[in-house]
Amino acid sequence: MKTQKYHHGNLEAALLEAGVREARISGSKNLGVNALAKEVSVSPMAVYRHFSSGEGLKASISQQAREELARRMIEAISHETSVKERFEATGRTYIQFALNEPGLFSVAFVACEAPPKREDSPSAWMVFQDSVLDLCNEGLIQAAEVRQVTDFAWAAVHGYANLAGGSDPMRPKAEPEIIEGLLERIWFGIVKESVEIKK
Amino acid sequence: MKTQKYHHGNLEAALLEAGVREARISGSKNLGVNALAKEVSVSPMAVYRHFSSGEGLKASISQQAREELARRMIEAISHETSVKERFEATGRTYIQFALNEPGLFSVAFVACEAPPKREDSPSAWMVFQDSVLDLCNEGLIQAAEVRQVTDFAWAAVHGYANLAGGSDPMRPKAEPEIIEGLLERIWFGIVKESVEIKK
DNA sequence: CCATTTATGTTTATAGCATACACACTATTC
DNA sequence: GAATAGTGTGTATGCTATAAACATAAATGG
Repeated sequence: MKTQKYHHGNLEAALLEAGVREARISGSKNLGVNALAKEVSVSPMAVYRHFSSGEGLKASISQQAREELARRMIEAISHETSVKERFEATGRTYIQFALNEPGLFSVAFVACEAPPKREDSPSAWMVFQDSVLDLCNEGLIQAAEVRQVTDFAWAAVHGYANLAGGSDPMRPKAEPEIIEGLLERIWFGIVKESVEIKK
Repeated sequence: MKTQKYHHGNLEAALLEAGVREARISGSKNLGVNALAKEVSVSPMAVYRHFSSGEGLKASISQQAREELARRMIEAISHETSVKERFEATGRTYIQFALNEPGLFSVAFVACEAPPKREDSPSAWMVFQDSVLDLCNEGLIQAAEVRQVTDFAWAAVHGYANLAGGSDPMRPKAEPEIIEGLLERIWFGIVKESVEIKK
């Protein structure tokens, strides 16, 4: 029985796991090299065998958080059928992630410098854009509008998530009907031209 | 001619000035106690006579940045006449502040813990809400909608400003017509009910 | 006008952080 | 089995924030 070969065998995964656990609890506060090294019972310098710097470690944890969000969004749209419902589910999930996992959310978006773009990993933005492309396929918006619509809706959802999940006394209330109202307003901002034609 | 009575006489203002200057150049990177103390040619410990901690200093610089934004918004609406134009001018100014002063903007919103709420100081949120109240006074929206509309528009503008001013490769393009498109979509999200009635 | 008090700044010391360098041990591979 | 690559430890350095003691300038009050 080997107690621990080379400690865990792969520190990298252990550090990321510990980092995500800490982020969930207290955001980016305890994601330093020393703190995480101690968390997995290893000397601080061991971290540098797997990450080029403390910033690099934080960036990878941030990436983990972003992938977690993307996974939840993918999960959420899998339960919806209509393109509008699927679109709204992405936004709703994004906002709920910010509210239910404020630590992870802040690490995912505010506390990182340069995310280490990996093409194969799930990306919330891609999921979101796909749902906009579906709107286009259904003829609800025009192909030329896709980018504009994505930017607009993403901005509104991201902004709301940031504000509602923050600590500002003037932050929007995070009640379900408020969120649904927001999604409805976003919807009107998206289909505005069809509304204009109808009137 | 007194060279420097007690150094500058009031360090607090000098530190805030230096902090805002640094924030403009490089965001929250060089806002540490030591760096700013050196910037104004004073020993690090002198800072603590005016701010309870390094975080407190950063929070005050952040407040300065927010006031600067509020001032620009107030300036901008003073040139507009119609309520719609005034409303849109607040959003446009907010976004342009994020694009033209990325360092100040990030310090204003992402890099602070607990802003030291001062009621008398100009607040971007108040300016924004006032412009929404004007929409209400003109009958463009209903009184019961004010909060919802403020939250929605603020979220969209804040989110767009954050994203466009950030470094994400998927960030929205910051071209004038894109921004105007965004403001137009926000407008449709705001007046949605009147549009519905019309059709 | 001098003396006491208050405001402001300096020096020194401590503790925590990231991280470079040298060493040690383990696993792999030839 | 020995060379080598991969992983982890220990120690040292320089940075940061900030506490404690001290120093001096300004204000105040007899």
